[in-house]
Amino acid sequence: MKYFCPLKIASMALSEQEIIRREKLQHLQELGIDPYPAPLFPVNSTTAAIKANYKGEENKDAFTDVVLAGRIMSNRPMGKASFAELQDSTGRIQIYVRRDDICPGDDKTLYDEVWKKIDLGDIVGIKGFVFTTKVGETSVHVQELTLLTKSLKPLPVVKEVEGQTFDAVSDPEFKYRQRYADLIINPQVRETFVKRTKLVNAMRQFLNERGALEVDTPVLQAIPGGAAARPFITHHNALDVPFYLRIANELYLKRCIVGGFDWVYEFSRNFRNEGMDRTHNPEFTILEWYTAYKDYLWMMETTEQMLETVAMAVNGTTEITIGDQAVSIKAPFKRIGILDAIKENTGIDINGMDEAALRAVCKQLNIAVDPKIGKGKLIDEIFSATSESKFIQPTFVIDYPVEMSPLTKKHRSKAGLVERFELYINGKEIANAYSELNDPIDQRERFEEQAALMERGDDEAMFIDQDFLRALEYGMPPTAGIGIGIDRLCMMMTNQPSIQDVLLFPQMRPEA
RNA sequence: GAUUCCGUAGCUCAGCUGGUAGAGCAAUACACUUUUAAUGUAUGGGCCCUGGGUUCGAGUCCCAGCGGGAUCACCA
Repeated sequence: MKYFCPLKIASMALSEQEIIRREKLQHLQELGIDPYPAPLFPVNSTTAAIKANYKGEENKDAFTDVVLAGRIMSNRPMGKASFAELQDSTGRIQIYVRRDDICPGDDKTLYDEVWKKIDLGDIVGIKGFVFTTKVGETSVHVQELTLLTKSLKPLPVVKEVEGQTFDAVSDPEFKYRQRYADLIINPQVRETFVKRTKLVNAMRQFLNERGALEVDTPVLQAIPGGAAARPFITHHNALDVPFYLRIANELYLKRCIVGGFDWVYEFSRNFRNEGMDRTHNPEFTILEWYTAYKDYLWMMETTEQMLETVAMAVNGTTEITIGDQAVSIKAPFKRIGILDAIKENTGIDINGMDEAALRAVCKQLNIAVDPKIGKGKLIDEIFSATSESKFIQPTFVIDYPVEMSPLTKKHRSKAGLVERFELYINGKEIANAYSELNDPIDQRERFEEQAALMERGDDEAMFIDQDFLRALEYGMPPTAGIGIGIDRLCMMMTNQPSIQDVLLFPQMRPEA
């Protein structure tokens, strides 16, 4: 079996600075200094802890023996002493390295050959005491110095003075391809990903506190169900069958509900073989959860509560800024029927219209539509072209036409509609939820309608999943379900304009 | 996939109607034992994204390709 590997082994000519660093490395080895030592380094503090807790004279005795490790990010040598900045996972602190302190005897090798030749990006361990410099900066006076890792590649040097940034790396390709370097030099990037984890943790805690059970379901699926999208296809050798990477996990979570779990959730990495842009990555994450004996009204309330909780956990406030828009993630959110939303924004009441009438409306509104699509998607087109972007503040758009919701329960009182909502924030869909269809006969018919659409050429119509129907026939309790786009929610909560900025390693075309 | 902008030193960027490739930071060497975009002096560093073309001569003009951004289409 042969595999295609697009990555070239780097054998590029080295730059002057890279050659010099390799020579330094060799020089260290000749002096018997291991540039990549094995033993653990007994770190006992962090730069942030020292900066937060050191109060000068009043408590300096508690800071006489701090051990830190991190990367050298700047250096200001002055002959036999120097000031440098050490960066660890919590931030930076200034360190003061004096020759006669780290080399108390006659042998000045450590200062002259190691410290004086230190490069930006090198990782060192230090032991010393905390003091305040003449100009009032909390610093560590180094008494012992250990080289922990030699860095062979020059790091872009970003300088910051009084909030002004100099020489920030502006090339997005560098940032995304070499995220490791981006993270080292840009503290705000690091902060974004810390916030992403806070967001996920807050959601998990919210669900766990309420008795939900986190589960894992298959990523490799024989039938890619639960959404309308083009899948990635792969092949299982031993079984000699094709598999699809999941486009959604919905149908599996519902099988869990059939099995007797009352509340299940999964942070589902989904894969869709579609275009990439500022809001789309081929793999992305959706939190889905399903709760037995609930409906979409309960789900709206629970979603509001969760998002409010998440906003507080991530930003400490429900009042956030997205681009230049002020957005309030404060429950309760506005609710509006999709047909009312269209009426509000176009003045046209499409309630009860047939396909031909809807096509006429599209023509009137200058919306180009594919002749293959059916009534449900036509309404969807009209809504997204005229109304979607208007919902800046969190808004539940509710009660969708049955044709565009093949997995959703029919509305309890409104004919032709289903019990579904989508949540819009800043004009973008952030969640999609409904009272789940649990009537197996109805579900079979909806699948058959999808199959008919597929016959017409709609390549995003859903496949019929016989096993899922079999599960429903055993009986699924009335259930409310939701999917929340984590990447996009994260973009909003961290005010990042591109999905690439909330993914540590966004997908890129392989390097030549 | 379409349109458009961009690609010059490790990083940020100049480079005019085509005429020997530039600066700041970073690097190297020396000086300097409380500096903070440290300072002073000196030095080195370039397949100007790749390949064609026009021209006596191309970083610059033209064509094609590669990579990235933005907008649009599809979608979440």
